[in-house]
Amino acid sequence: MRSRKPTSSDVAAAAGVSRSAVSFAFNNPQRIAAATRERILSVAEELGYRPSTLGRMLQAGTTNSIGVLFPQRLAQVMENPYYSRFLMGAGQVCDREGYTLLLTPPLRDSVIKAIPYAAVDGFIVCGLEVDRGEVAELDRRGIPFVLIDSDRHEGAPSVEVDDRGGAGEVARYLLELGHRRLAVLSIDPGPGVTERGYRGPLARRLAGIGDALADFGLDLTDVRLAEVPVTRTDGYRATRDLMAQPDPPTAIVALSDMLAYGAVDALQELAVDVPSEVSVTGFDDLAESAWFRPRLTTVRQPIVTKGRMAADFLISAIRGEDQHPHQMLSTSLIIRDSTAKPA
Amino acid sequence: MRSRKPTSSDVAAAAGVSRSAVSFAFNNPQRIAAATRERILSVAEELGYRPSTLGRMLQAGTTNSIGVLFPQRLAQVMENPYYSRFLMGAGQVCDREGYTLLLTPPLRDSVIKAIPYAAVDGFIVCGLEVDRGEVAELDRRGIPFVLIDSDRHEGAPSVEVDDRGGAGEVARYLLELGHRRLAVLSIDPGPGVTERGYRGPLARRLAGIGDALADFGLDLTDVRLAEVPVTRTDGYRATRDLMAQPDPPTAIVALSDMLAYGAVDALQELAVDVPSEVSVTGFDDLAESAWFRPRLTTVRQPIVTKGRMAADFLISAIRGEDQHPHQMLSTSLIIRDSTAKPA
DNA sequence: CCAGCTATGTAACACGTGTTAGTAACCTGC
DNA sequence: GCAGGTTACTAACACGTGTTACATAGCTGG
Repeated sequence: MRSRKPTSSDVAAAAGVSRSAVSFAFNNPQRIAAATRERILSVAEELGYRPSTLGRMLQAGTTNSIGVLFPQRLAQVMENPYYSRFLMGAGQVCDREGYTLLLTPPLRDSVIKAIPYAAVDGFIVCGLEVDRGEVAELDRRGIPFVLIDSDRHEGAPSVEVDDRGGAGEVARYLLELGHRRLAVLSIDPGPGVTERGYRGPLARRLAGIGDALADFGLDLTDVRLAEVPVTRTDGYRATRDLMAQPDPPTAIVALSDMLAYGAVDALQELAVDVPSEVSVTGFDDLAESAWFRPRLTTVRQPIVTKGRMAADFLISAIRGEDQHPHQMLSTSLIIRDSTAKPA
Repeated sequence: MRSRKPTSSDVAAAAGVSRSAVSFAFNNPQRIAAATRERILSVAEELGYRPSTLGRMLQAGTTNSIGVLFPQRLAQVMENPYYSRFLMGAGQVCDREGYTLLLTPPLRDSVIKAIPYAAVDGFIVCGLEVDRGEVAELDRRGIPFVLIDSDRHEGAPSVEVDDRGGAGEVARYLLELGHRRLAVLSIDPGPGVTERGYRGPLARRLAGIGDALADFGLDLTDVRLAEVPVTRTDGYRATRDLMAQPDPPTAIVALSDMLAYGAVDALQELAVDVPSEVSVTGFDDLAESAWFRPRLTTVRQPIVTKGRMAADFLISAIRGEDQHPHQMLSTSLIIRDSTAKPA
C-alpha cells in the first residue's frame, strides 16, 4: 500500500539531494550535472513521482484553462446546440493556444457561488445581465473576463450580435410578404431574471420585431408571444397550443432554430402545410437548418465566430493587453423554403 | 493602480490580527469574537480581498472538478452531437454533485502531455486504447479515472456498450430483409491509432457485422468499407462515392447517425429513394433521428446514461469506494422508415 | 601560486490557503 | 482565593511547487 503520493521532497530525500535539485532535474536540465540528473530521474521514476498540478499552478500563477460561466445547468447547456456551436468556436482557440475549457454551471443555483471554485485564468461569461452581481464579483476578483450575449459593459471586452437588426429584418420580410397575424416563439429567460426580456439579446430581438411592426402600423401587442425552453419538443407543444386558438397565426417567428423545428413538427402533424398555409422562421442558422425539410428560413448569426472571438479577446486580456474591445457581429437573413406569402 | 491582489496576510496586517483570524472570520465564524470578525470582514471588503482558489484547492486537496480526456481536439468534439449527449449525461451528475467539467483535449497532439495541466479530482477517459500509455500514466499518478468507449481494463471502472451485439443485430436485420450488397460507413479512427479498428467500439461493431454476415455465408470482405470523420458532410461525400461505383450497395450501414443523415442527403440528391431503392441505417439514435425524414432506422445506444454512469462511477472512486465496476449497457434496434426489402 | 571564473548544489523565499496545537486572559464555582 | 474551564487569538505546520541568492569546490590562466 502506497501511503500517499510522493512529493519532490520524497524524491530529494531518496536521492540524497535537495528539493531544488529535483526541480532542476525536471525543468532546467543544464543547471545540474548530467549524472545526478540521471540519478534523480531514476529515483523519481522508481517512486512514481509526478509534480503536483496544483502546486505548479499556484507557483506559476497560471492554470492554462479558461472558464465558461453558464447561467443554466450543464445538462441544459449541452442539450442546446447553440452552445455546442459556441463552444466549438471557443474550442478552436483553446486547441490552438493550448488551453483547456472549464464548464462552470451555477452552484446551488447561484452563478456567483460557482466562481470561487473555478481554477481558471479568465472567464467567458454567457448570457448574464451585467448588473446582477456576477460582473462586479469578477471585477473585484481582478480576473479577466469577456461578456457574451449580454449588454455592453465598459469594464470588460464583449462580443455581441446585432439581434435587433436581425430580428427586425426577418419580421419585416414576413410583413412585406403580407403576413399580419404573427406569433413569436420566444425563449424562456428562466428563473432569477428580473423582468422578462428587458435586457440582453432577447430584449433586443423583441425590440427589432417591434421596429418592423411599427413600420406597418402595428406593435408588439398585436402578436402572440410564447416563452418556452429551447427544445424541439417545447417548440412543438407551444405551436400546437398556438394553432388551437381562434385566429391562428399565418407566420411563426421562432427566436431559435430549435424551436422552429418543433413548430414545423407540430404543423406537419396538424396537416398544415409549410410554407403555403403557415410560414415559419428561425434564428441562429444551425447546420441542421439547411438539411431540414422544408429548408428553414432563418436569421444567421455567426455563433462559431462569436465563440472564437470571445476566446481570442479573453486570451488577449489574460496576456495583459488591457484593451476592452467591443465587437458587434452582424446577422444575415437566409431565405429558404419555409416561408411564403399567406394563403 | 492596485499593485497586486491582496492576500489573507494583507488583510491580517491591515486589521491588526493574525492570518489565522482572517481564515476563521471567513470559514469558522463561531471560532472568533463577533466584533473582530466584523472588523476583519470590513477590512477585507475594503481591500477587495478574495481567497485564492488555487491556494484553497492545494490545501484542501480537492478541486471539485472532473476532467474529460478526449482523443480529439475540442473543435471536433463539440461538432459531434454524440459528445454533446454524453456530456449532457455527465453534466447531470455534475449539476447534482456540484462539480465542474474540465474539457481536456490533447496538448500538442499528445493526450499524455495534457494530463499534468488538468487540475481535477479525476478523469473520464474517452475512446482511448488502454495500452497506449495514457492509462499507465493515470495509474501511476494515482488519480481516479473511468474508461469510456475503450476496452475493459482491470485497473479502473469502465462503461461500455454492447457494440458487437448492436451492430450484429442491425446487420442481421438487413440481411434477413434480403440485402446482400452492403456498404459500411465507418468512423475514421484518426491519426495515432496503431491498427485500423483493432480495438475499441469500432472493432466490436465491425466484428458484430462480421457475425451477422457469417450467418449468411458471407464475411467482411464482401462489404464495402469507407472510413470518414463523423460529420454529415463526410457521410454525404462518402455515399456519393459509393453510389458512383459499379454494383452500388442496396443497403448502407452507417456506424453513426450523423453519417446516416449524410448518406440520405446524398441519395436524395441522386434521386435514389430511401428506403425503396436503398436502405440506410444509423448508430446512436440521436434525438434528431426520430424527426429526420425518412425516420431513421438505427441502433440505439444509451449515450446519456453512459455519461451519467461514467460520472457516477468516477465520483464514487474519488470518494474512495475502491470498487471497479464494469458496466455493459445494451443497445436496441429501432426500426423506423429508412429500411425496406431490396427492390 | 593565487585571483577569478565556472560548475554544482543548497538554503531560503514566494505562491496562498486551512487547521491543529498552544498560550494568555478571563470567568465561574466552591 | 484558587482550581478548572471557557474564550479569543496566534504560532507553527501542511499542502507542493519553481526560482533566486548564496556557498562551495574545482578549474583556468597569468
